[in-house]
Amino acid sequence: MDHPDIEQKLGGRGEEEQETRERILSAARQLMAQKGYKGATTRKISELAGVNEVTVFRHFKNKVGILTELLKEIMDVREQLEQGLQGEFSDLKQMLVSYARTYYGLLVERKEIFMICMIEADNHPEVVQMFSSLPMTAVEVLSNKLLAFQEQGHLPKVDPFTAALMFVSTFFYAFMAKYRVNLNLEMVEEELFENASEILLQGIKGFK
Amino acid sequence: MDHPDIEQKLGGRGEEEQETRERILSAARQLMAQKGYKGATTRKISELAGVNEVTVFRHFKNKVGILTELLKEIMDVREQLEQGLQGEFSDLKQMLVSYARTYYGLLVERKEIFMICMIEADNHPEVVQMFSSLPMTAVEVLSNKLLAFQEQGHLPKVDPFTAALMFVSTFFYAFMAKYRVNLNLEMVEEELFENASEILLQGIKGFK
DNA sequence: TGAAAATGCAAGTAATTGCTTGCTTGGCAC
DNA sequence: GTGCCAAGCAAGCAATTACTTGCATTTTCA
Repeated sequence: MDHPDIEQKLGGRGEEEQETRERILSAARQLMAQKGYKGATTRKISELAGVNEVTVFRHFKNKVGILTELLKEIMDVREQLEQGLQGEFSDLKQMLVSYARTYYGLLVERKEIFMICMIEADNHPEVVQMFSSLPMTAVEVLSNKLLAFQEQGHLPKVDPFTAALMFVSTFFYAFMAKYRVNLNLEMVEEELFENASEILLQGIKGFK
Repeated sequence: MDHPDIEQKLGGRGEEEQETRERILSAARQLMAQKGYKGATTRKISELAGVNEVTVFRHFKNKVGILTELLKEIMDVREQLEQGLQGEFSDLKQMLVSYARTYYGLLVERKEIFMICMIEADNHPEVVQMFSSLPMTAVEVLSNKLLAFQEQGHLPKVDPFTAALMFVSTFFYAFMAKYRVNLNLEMVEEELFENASEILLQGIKGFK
């Protein structure tokens, strides 16, 4: 009765007709990201979803049920990041730019969920468990890659962790500024990827 | 009647006897940073402060009154950052390390308020107004300094904004990881300041 | 067409929350 | 002592919130 997994249905109406369950999730995602878990009341969620409040509880056992469902959407982040590093790159810089794109893309693509995690970081056990390992994932993945480069002798003896941390946090910060504080960076993202990659490689002193 | 600015009184008891008003603010600061504005109920605040709930409303007009009071604590950030750059530095690296220390120190010192701002970023007009300009302040201040160095010919033509962004966000990320997600970085802060400064200057390729 | 499933609607419930009121108590200053 | 002021205590209030129940209505689909 809860959510009977029938997915082939929207053939009838074309676009507008979105599954009720999806509409609820979508509304909750948006509201929780903006107002936090508590601020996203079940009433507001149902209104935004355009359904009756009871319908929400017909689809989800309770409010945390919605949250846990949403959190599943970032379970595969590590996998995605590692996959993005699979291909061959012409040089180190291209790899960095590509990694930046992948990482920033992931953040933007699932901005609401990341926001919810930030906001509710230590309120809900569900979030804690899911989120606690996440911030360092992107750093670790890149750090490991850099370490591999080092061991192949392609890179001098820097601390790869610090380097990865600097790189990753740059885009996280840019992401937060843009999507949480609504600040525009006066810079196209792609340009930032390039610049940051170059600086990480050459340093600000090493430019011609 | 509200808060009559009598400050000379704690001479009687010595340490333990903290002003009621301060205890309330302190409790609110802690709770709002952890649970958010909504999660920090006036009941919980009063309990943590060890006072009766009515006392809270005797000291503050209402709940937002507490919030606005707390927010005043980060009004002087730009000033503090600029002040930290006043002195003379033996070289660029020392300046960067010093800036990192100042910035990270500010974050830690007022961690609760920064957390509150992060969490409530677009819920309360008070926070919006106070916080909207803040994330880029630390970047701007450093960016300007780097630009000055460039104009004196002491630095090649890199984009100083990107450089400043990378540097600042590194410590912001480290701060968030440690104090919001309770992750330890496996690294002493001072070491991070050093490493990050060197990488920013030399890049990861430029090491001996 | 007809049964089953999904949704709407009305109403309600127990708990929480921000905030108020009226009154008492206790300490300090004069 | 007397008066004042801060704080405690008990009680309550109106609004909100998560969630339920019962029933009517619509939609789906075989």
